[in-house]
Amino acid sequence: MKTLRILAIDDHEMTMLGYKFILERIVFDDYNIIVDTANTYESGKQKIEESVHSFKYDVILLDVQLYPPNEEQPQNGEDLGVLTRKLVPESKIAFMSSFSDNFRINSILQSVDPDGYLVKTDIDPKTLEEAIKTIVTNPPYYSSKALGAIRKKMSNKITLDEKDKQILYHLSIGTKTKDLEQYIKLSPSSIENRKRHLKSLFGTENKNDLALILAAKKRGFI
Amino acid sequence: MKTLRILAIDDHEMTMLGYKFILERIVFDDYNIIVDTANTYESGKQKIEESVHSFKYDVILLDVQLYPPNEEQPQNGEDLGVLTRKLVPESKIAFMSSFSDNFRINSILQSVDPDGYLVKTDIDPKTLEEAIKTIVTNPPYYSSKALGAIRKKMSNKITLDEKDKQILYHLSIGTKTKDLEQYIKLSPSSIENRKRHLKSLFGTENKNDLALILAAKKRGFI
DNA sequence: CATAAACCATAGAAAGTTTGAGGTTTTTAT
DNA sequence: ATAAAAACCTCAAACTTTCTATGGTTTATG
Repeated sequence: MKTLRILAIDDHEMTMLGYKFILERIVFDDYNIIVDTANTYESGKQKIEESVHSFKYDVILLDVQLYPPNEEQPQNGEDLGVLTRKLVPESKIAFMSSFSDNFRINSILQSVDPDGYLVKTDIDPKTLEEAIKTIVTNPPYYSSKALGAIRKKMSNKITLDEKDKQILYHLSIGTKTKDLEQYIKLSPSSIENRKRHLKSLFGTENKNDLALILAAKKRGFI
Repeated sequence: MKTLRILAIDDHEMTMLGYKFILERIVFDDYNIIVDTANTYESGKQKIEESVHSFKYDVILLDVQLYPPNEEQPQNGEDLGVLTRKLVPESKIAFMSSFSDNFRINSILQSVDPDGYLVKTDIDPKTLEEAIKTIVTNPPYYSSKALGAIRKKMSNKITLDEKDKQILYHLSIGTKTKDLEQYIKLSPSSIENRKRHLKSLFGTENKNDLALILAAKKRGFI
């Protein structure tokens, strides 16, 4: 009997117990599934580092948000994913996220290229089981809402450079146009130009920023 | 009892009978599944056009390649998909393709944005059933190899414009550099520049075109 | 080994971006 | 209702990138 080691990292202890309960009862070939857990960035990081020189985890489940919202988030699941890929490239990584916002999904798909991405509202015992099996045998596994975001992006002809993306992102979180220059290395008038250009790309000429943001959301950019 | 109408278009009659056999035996809520078939571009087009003013198909399964390879392909499944989206936007479209080459998948995902994409070697009765159900209730459905191609593309930071893509595509089908200018509206020296640039993007500086093509394939561009 | 194709370097032309300075219109707060 | 702030617009000069033509070298192929 082989052992399948899973590490689940989530800051909500009860959520994680739920995962552990489901996962350890999965019947999967002749695997014995063992779930290890951690509920802070630090303890998760430590377990991953320890695993490098002992047994390696087969699958690492990472919550994107490892701190209560509103709190400072010095480090999040994405950073931990990047680190894990470096330390233990043989471990499969899957993200679990409460929000299905495209910006985050796109970013994680590029920075970590995880073997799975599960939007939490898509998860139930059945899909979780399917996800684990797919991740182990034939990755990737993307849950339904994640696929929705991916579909939007793939069906898209518009390509934006980093600065355009940053402008859209900052506008979407409510940054004022006049403050944008603090975050983006461009003059105010260039930022205005780019905003105009973006609005014409997304077909929201002469409309306000909200219209632009909504159009960009619909197309999967934020 | 509701009726779920499926139209399958594939130039191999036997393949299509197989699909029909499997599909009509699927147990799916209280649907009665009826499969209509066509095995040429023209007859498929006709059935789609007729459906506009009578019953509309719920799902249209399209083979990408509707003519024997090597023959001239004046029209293919992709064109038919584009047409269908215009004529009957309420019908779901799924592609079936023997090749899982990224160039084709990427192109179809942009031109048609189908509700499903199945690579034929991924299809068996079980996945076909799962695919149909997902396409009807909660699209999209991408089969395993299709997901592989999509993953490559999404995890990629490199973005290419139309001309770069065309250069890569033509090189991949064996077009000589000196003939490229017939297909791409650029001067020979610009094409050389872009090829140099592409090679540096893909980390194949000072290597030959084959190395470039292989690297671009690995990253999901062709 | 001769020829065609591929590749490289350079420099001027063309196209696209950025920037600052001037302004008008819209939004926001009181 | 009104003053102030922010957003928006236009234009032209500086700057950057890309394109193109030319002339040359290297590499592949019959």
